[in-house]
Amino acid sequence: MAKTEKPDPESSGRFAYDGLERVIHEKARLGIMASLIAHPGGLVFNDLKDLCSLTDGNLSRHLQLLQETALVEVWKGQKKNRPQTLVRLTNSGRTRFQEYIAVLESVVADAVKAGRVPNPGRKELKTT
Amino acid sequence: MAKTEKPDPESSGRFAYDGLERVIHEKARLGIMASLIAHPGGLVFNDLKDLCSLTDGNLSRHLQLLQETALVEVWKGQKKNRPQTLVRLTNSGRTRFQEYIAVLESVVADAVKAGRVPNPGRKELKTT
DNA sequence: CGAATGTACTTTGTGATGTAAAGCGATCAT
DNA sequence: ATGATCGCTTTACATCACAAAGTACATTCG
Repeated sequence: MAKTEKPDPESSGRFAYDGLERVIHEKARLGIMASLIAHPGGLVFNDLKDLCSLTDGNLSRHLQLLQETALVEVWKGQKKNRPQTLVRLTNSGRTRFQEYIAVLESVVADAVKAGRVPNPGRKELKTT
Repeated sequence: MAKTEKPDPESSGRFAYDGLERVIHEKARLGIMASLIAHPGGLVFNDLKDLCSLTDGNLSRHLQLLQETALVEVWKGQKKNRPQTLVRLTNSGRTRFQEYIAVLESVVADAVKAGRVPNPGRKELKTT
């Protein structure tokens, strides 16, 4: 059977990447999400801050947003008489992140495929 | 000076993903770059618009930025007495995009690895 | 001929948001 | 007690993505 794995490379919206959810796609939050999926038990504020090289205010703000969109859950606790904030992925957060990652994989696939082929189906174009 | 390549999943900045160049990382522009690397001969304004599902103004603005940062080059021409804009990746644009993609691959790798392992070295934490 | 329509973009305005700086409350050291 | 430190939050600003309106040229219609 003639396989049509990449059916129509010219189809409308082919490179729109709709699945790239804005909340997750942002660099800083992408790092946060990646950190958290790598640490199923959760991470405390300062560890997260270091892992993602973020400032306090920055992390705080992003966590707020991730919380509002139900991607992460935040637990306030104490450690040695100091406040301690624990952050974990929610279940839906994990799912949505994995969906996002699936789209990222397709982006990478597109780019790698294209990058390897030197001259695939080049169009004639007059560039006066 | 044994330099640990990545045996330490806890190293500072491990999930900072510095290589995610902001200009490229934006969803719309990521689509544009992907479209362009898949079309080495370049694409005209309207094709690009369709492929990325962008509005005119939107695309125009993003192209401006991509041009300013030397990621793409823009050629003004005519087709049937109509203006026609051709967009192509510059050489450095291609290179920088591929570098960006390499980082994306590591993001995906991190996420996939973490997502597959059900319970890797879970930490004990009291979540009062 | 001149108005109207259509194409191919550009420019402008604005609301959202990422980031740095300052603030705040609690604890610890002296 | 008071100054320093920790662990965040809040605020203020500057940037930027997006949509709507605008520009320029060409073709069509009356």
